[in-house]
Amino acid sequence: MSPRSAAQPQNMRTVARRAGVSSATVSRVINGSSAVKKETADHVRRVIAEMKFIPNPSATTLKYNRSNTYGLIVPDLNNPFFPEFLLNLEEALVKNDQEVLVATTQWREAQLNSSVRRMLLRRVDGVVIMASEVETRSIEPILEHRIPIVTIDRRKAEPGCGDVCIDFESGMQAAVLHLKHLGHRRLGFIGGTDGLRTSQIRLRAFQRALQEADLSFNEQFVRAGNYRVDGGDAAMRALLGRADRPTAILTVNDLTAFGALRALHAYGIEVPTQMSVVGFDGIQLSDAVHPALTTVVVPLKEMAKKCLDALEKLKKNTGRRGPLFSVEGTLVVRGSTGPVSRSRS
Amino acid sequence: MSPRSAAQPQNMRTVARRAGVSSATVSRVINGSSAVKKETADHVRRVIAEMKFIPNPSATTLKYNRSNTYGLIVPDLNNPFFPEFLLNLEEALVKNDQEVLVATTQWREAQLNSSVRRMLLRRVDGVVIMASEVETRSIEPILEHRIPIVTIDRRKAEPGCGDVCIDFESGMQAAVLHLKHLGHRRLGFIGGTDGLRTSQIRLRAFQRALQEADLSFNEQFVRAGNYRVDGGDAAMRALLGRADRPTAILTVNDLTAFGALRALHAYGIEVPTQMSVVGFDGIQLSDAVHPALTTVVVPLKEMAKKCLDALEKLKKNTGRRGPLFSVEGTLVVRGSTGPVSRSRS
DNA sequence: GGAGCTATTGTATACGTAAACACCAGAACC
DNA sequence: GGTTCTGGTGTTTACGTATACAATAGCTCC
Repeated sequence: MSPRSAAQPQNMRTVARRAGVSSATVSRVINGSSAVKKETADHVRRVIAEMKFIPNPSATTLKYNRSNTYGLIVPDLNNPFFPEFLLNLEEALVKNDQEVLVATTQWREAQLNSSVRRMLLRRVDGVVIMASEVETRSIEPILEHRIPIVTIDRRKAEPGCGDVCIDFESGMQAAVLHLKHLGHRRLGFIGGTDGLRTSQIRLRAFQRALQEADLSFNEQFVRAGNYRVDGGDAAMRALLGRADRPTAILTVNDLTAFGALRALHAYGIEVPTQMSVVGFDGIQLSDAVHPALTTVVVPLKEMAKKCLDALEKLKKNTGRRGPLFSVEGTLVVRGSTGPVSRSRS
Repeated sequence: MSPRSAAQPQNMRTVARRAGVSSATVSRVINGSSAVKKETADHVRRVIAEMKFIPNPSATTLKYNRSNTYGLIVPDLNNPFFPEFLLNLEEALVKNDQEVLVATTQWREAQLNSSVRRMLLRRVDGVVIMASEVETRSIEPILEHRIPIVTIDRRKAEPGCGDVCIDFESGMQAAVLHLKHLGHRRLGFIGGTDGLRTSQIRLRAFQRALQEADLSFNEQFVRAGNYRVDGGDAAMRALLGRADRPTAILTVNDLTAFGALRALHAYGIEVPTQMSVVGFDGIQLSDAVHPALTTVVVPLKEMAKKCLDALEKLKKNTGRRGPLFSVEGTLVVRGSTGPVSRSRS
């Protein structure tokens, strides 16, 4: 039934024997070394195909402590932003016969630590960490093993650890200017989980964007969310409970904006005629809700590439302070933003 | 700076030497063998912690051809259903220090083949395949290597390959009965990509549910989608272009329902007063749209567990025809379904 | 008290690879 | 024609683990 009936050992030596060459030559062919004569290489490749030989990378991992695998630690696979990033990372890696090892933290530190351990066990060649709050203490074990790390939005580099950050400032600025042109003057903001560094950064970006647009910041128009739908929903309800309201709401990410939209629907407030809403991330589903979300689209492919570039640089000269990259989002205007309503302004 | 300054070799032998035992004992402790005296085990564990020793699974993979890694092949990480399943699979695996290796096919056969190869390279202990169309030819290489496979919704088992299917029949039936009780008699259906086996299965389930509910099937009320938002949107528009319309639409999955909702919004048709919509899958975002989607929630945790159970069984006795499991969804009624409108019925 | 048993520990080994190094034939050069 | 170089290939080796097997001490049982 099965072509290989009696589980013959399959390794480079058996291939070499069949091809009449040495195992080193087989290895060279497989790794695309240019030192092999073309005819020899072709012949070896033919034998490999004939035998359906599949090399065993764990031997390499064992001997040379490199796995051709990169780790990705994300907080939450339920937020489509992360699987979409994973997809882009996978695409970039698979091209070079590399793999990605995903671990989720569920926003819990215990799970972050367990994820870090998983990365060490599997001897990954580098790690991309998107976990919200990354304290140096948590990633220390990785650094000790001299494995390159890239964090996202930590905006801090240390020896062995680079960072790729999303330029919230420019994104927020584009969104704020867009709203200003539509006549909005009273802008609100629904942030991330209170106390998190990333939430702080994004709120600051909002404040700064207001400043640059010559609009005033009103602390009463700001509420914390939790990066998820229910957080955006609750925050929006809190904002709607007040007598004076903003005419437009910016949010920390698309899911939060979804929550805000849901709360507005529940309150019978029309979007965008009575309230404009802007998201951030540009997840694929952002144009599946009604009204379609105006949002700042983060270029995931570019981000994935920069992460890998950063890891590459770190591998070249570990020990030195890691590289800092930044990616810029693009405001995509859709149905959730519109001219400010006459009635209130 | 780094605790381990001059990269001492770290392996079970060095641990054993420090602990005054043999490497076999260290191995036994790490693998939780009960054959070790408790005091010895405790002592070894202390030394392991002291040395921050991390075992190297690639040695095991190399020697025993088992990687403690399971593969997951999905068509599309942009559909939240798949990352949500991945999350559940990961949770179930990580408990036992096992990993999951994800590969996406993007609905393309070339990518399925490349994914299969990746699984073989990494010597996975089993594979869960959710790719829509799985022809035996594509997975043959895995079968030849005697690696257990579970497919999803293939509803076919062969030696070495089991299947876990979602019981569309019961889910559709619950949805149809729900709509019937609301007074609907004219039910439409937006299916998956035309020609795919899974699409066929789901359409049949719909037809059968109609039959059992004593409702008539109207082929004009059926359109194909593509499992994505745009497909649902286009299909809904096609249905709305007709003079006589159904009063309720069932869909092949939640994304398709999202698309249908979007088309309905665009046509100014109110949901659920003028048209009811039912999804399938129960992705987390199904209650983030407006109106919140009535949908059949698939129990992902149970599904993940059954997949692993099936793989386990296959490992025990490969060669025999694989096990067939089934999971049942639960209808969750939300805002997208309501009583049929008087005007049309 | 010896045979048999159990609990606990130790010894030795093979898995497949990439790279360091060795080797050789032929070309190039004076 | 000897020397040097280079393109192409072969030989050898170590990586860290789980397990089969061996070994020992202490115990039970008649």
